[in-house]
Amino acid sequence: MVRIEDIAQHEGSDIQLRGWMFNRRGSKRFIFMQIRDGSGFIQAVLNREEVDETLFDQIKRLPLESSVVVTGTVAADTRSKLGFELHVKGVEVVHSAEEYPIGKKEHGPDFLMQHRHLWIRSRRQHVVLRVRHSLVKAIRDYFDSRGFLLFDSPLLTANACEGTSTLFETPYFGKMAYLSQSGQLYQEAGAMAFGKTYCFGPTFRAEKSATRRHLTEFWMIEPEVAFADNDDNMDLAEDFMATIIGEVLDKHGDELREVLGRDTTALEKTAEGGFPRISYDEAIETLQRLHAECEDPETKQHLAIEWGSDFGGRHETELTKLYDRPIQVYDWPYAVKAFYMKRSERDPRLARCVDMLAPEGYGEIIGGGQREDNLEVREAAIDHHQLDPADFTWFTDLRRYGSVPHAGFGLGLERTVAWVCGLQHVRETIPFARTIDRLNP
RNA sequence: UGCCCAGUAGCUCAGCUGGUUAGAGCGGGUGACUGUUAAUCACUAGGUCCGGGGUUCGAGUCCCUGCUGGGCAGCCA
Repeated sequence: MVRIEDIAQHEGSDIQLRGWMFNRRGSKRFIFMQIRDGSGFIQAVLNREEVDETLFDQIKRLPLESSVVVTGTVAADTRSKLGFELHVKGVEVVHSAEEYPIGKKEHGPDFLMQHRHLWIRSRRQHVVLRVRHSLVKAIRDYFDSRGFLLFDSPLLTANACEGTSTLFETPYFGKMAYLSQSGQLYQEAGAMAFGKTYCFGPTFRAEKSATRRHLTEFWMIEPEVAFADNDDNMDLAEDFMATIIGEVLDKHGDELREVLGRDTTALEKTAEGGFPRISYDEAIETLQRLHAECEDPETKQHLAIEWGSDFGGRHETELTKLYDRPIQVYDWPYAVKAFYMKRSERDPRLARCVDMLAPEGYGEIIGGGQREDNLEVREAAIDHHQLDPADFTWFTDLRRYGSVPHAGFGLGLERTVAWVCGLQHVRETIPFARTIDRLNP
């Protein structure tokens, strides 16, 4: 049994393919079956003079997405994008499909999401989900080959780690448990035990955010490094991003350009590294200048910003437009960042943390920083964020027994896939997206 | 959660300031076509105009309300 991706090795031989007929064209003499087997797409040609007449008539009427076993000869053909097609000798219909709901013309997003279990069969979705796969592999390879230990954080937790975000609750043997919104705190314990760790798993946010950048269930990669400050952290984040984007480009550059119509220039720049690093102070100055120069009243209104505020989507977009690759904005106001961030010793108004902003308007793809390693500052922060210290005794313990400077970051997988593929919405970057109003399919 | 937009054939949509039997393309069916690339061409079937209430001689069209979806903002990855 041959897979379409290996077809080149079988030129001239008779083979069998198993798959689905996703489209069909034809004339009196020919039927062109478009076959998908999961590894690729190929055209199988039936010539009326070369196959049984009953078979020809059966295939002429075969509904789209019927499953088939096709026997034939592999032939090189310049008219095929793949370079090869199959000259059919026989077809066994495994299942004759009912009328397929997804047509060849455009569909609306709701219809496609309702039929996500079928939509994933399409060519574009194949590219997107394969990019996701390759990105995951590149990410794991990156850390695995640099001395990081995979250290899974729990998904069920007793406490919120960022205070403000809304958590999913679930009954837990007479108590309440929460679905994890970040594996980060546990990575700090991991880094104190193993030096360099990472986790890669699903994360849950019950925020009522219904935008193109939000899912209630999404995947995050979170490395954590002992004996590292925020500058080391930025070095790591940059090398990491350049490396994984480079690997995905090597594997999928052609598909991205041809199937998705993606202009890969910014991705190529990203793979070179050399990401500009901009302090929050500089970024605010730039944004205030952009605001002053802005002539579009709607943009201008959203660009207004004072020192001390977090960025909105428009700030990220306008700031990143000035660069041809991701940028790292560092040293944010302490007040707007999570309680575990390291308070700057140079300037106590600041936290030693960093956001990496993707170019082309895709916004934040990495958030991270150095962690507070001082016990007293840590306890004060827990108190200030009105968190229950009892939930965090294990966490503060890490500052009692050999505390060291340490840093790490979190990468949002879906936002990264959306950026790489140039998609409008993260819901296409995961097999079955979970959003505020979609739990099915 | 706030603001804006939409819901008409299986799908994507048109349907003007309210007016008689609601249209197109795709998909389905039937047929034609010597290699097609979202194939093309002809014919054909297919509708509780999202639900509820209201205004009117008359509502797909106007008003109220509910539901569903989309976009933006906030929050974030």
